[in-house]
Amino acid sequence: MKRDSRLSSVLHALLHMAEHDGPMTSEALSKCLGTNPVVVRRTMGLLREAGLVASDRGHAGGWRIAVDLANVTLRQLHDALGEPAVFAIGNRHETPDCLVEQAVNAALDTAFAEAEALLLERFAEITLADLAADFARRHAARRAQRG
Amino acid sequence: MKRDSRLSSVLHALLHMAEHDGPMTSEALSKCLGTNPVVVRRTMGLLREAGLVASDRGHAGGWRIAVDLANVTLRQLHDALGEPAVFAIGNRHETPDCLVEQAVNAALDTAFAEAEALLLERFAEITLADLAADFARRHAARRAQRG
DNA sequence: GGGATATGTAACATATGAAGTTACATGAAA
DNA sequence: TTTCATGTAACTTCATATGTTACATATCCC
Ligand code: FES
Ligand code: FES
Repeated sequence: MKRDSRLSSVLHALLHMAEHDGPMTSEALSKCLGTNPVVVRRTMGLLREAGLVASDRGHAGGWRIAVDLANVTLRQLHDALGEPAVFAIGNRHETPDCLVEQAVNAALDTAFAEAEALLLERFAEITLADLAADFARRHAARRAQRG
Repeated sequence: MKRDSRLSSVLHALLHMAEHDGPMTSEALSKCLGTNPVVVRRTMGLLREAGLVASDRGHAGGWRIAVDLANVTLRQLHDALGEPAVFAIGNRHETPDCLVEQAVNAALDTAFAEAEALLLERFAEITLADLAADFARRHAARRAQRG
């Protein structure tokens, strides 16, 4: 299965935007992420629908963060992306007639639901500001190491 | 992403085998699972390597369970299948140079690791005997419902 | 106004990987 | 020695995340 890396991508993009003065174009972000401008627009468009970023066309246009970094959690970003499926493992059929399969599905579903709940809980605890701070810490550490 | 449904499949197969006297052929299991005999062999072969099932060729051959149902957990089955990736979501690059991406990855990896640990913990708590009992319960319930 | 620049979006192409399929070798039982 | 079953390689199919092309639309600057 090919993994959905959009959450990772938008986080990278958002932190980049946070460090940057003024709006950033899809072109600039795509170069940064090593992808394509249209992919950036497609993904960032979902964040715009959620009100997390804003975009402007034309000269001096591009993408800007529309909210306070401290008020945006990874959970909100996950939701903005359409709550994509978390697991690469799943049941063969969702609503089987076979009682054996029903018993199997029930057991697996419970375990998956608990794990997903924990994941989303952790996501809800992490804000963009936390990540920005972590980045600043790493940045300082690298500078110290070099000099 | 296409989900890996092998765990669900082998559970279905194993419970079926548990209810059945004597070995079951790949052909019979594949009809039950709605798949192909070769897929069954391929998947069950992994369980055989882990010592959970045994296979015999020729007349009256097929697959049999090689261990006590109460001693096999979902975790063991997951491991036998090669510990496939649990998540459909992941980082863009695993070991990026960019410090922003490193900060992002670190945060996501921690959350994913915790969720995976919980999932595997739950898997380790559930035995095939538990599932067989749950099946029996559902079976009785259906019979009661029917009169 | 008109050219330049940026997003918005549809349509199509590519890449990856799970699952399915075909073909044939190997081995065991009758 | 025929039949039935697994073992396995090679190939095909299918789903889908991502990448790409093309063009419409909106905005800014001159
Ligand atoms: S911050 Fe731009 S490449 Fe990572
Ligand atoms: S037990 Fe055989 S079809 Fe489910």
